[in-house]
Amino acid sequence: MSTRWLDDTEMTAWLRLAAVLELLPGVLDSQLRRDAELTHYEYFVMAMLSEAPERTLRMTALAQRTNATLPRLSHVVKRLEDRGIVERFPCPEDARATNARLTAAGWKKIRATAPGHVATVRRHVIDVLTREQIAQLADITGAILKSVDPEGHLSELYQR
Amino acid sequence: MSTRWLDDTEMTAWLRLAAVLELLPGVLDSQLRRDAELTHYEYFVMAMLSEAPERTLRMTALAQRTNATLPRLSHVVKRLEDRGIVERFPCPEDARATNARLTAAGWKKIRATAPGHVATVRRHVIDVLTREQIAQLADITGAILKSVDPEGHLSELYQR
DNA sequence: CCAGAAAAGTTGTAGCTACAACCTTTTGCT
DNA sequence: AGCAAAAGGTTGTAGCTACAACTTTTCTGG
Repeated sequence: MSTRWLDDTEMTAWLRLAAVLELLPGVLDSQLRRDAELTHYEYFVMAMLSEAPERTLRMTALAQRTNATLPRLSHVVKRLEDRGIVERFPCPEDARATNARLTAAGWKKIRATAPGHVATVRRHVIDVLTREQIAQLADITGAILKSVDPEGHLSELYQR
Repeated sequence: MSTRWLDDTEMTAWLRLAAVLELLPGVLDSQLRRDAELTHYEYFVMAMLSEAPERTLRMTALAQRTNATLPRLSHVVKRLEDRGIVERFPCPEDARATNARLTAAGWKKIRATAPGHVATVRRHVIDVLTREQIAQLADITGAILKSVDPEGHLSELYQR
């Protein structure tokens, strides 16, 4: 099992991707933290809830859509609940399950926060790329996700 | 300043990139943690040192090459020093500065660890893409880095 | 129909990162 | 020269995430 090292092109691509992995989350977090006292993950949780029917999702479904483990989500939702942004209630159909719902205050907050966040995403990602590159990025990240998430939790994100 | 929302293509690309941002670091960390008791960032610090002359770099230079803040690097290097992987010593030319050098044990460790790490990068990133996509990825991440790192610390990463 | 396995969450804790505060040395101005 | 500002690092702490342990409910095979 001799190692296949990376050639120059591969190394450049990987080093840059690793740099993006390191730097981009911090950029997103700072803007949201400064303007709304939210982390990017918290924002993402709110965004997923805001698009769900009744603005409600079961914890497991929410964890999958936000690419997180259940323990992590549980902690985050508890903090959001303390701040009045979401509320939790037992699921009627399954006594094991918990539903999380975006409150009216949470809905108001994400509506107020979304423009600034989208502007940040545009400034650092979307608007620095051509239309063609945006399509390429979707394909590339789609391929990576398939290998990183073999159970296919994100299947809806794979297809165009 | 009315918000320009993301259209379908843009949203797909962004959601997938956000998922990669969330999932890929964990994949890299688990493999390194399991096989070498290292985080990906620690590995990266060692890798940058191993390629430097004398396997030595000033803390500031090392922080820039690893895309991290100085406080973060300082904490990490201290832990690596406690483990005998790097050593620190004052810089002769500038009494403010500190040099970090990879020890013999550190050199041995990264040589033993590199194959497994490269295999992971290949499996989840490089080998799931075509040659063309790898070049596209380098361009795309290069463009993002320019906007994320305006001071140009990573300038050597921008050019092919 | 019931014992064991799986599923759904929660909680506790260790460890890492961000941020701020601080110290020391060097640089720049006048 | 001399003093303020900038550069280079370190340290302390709060907050978030990963991992493991645990509880409760549901599913499944015999």
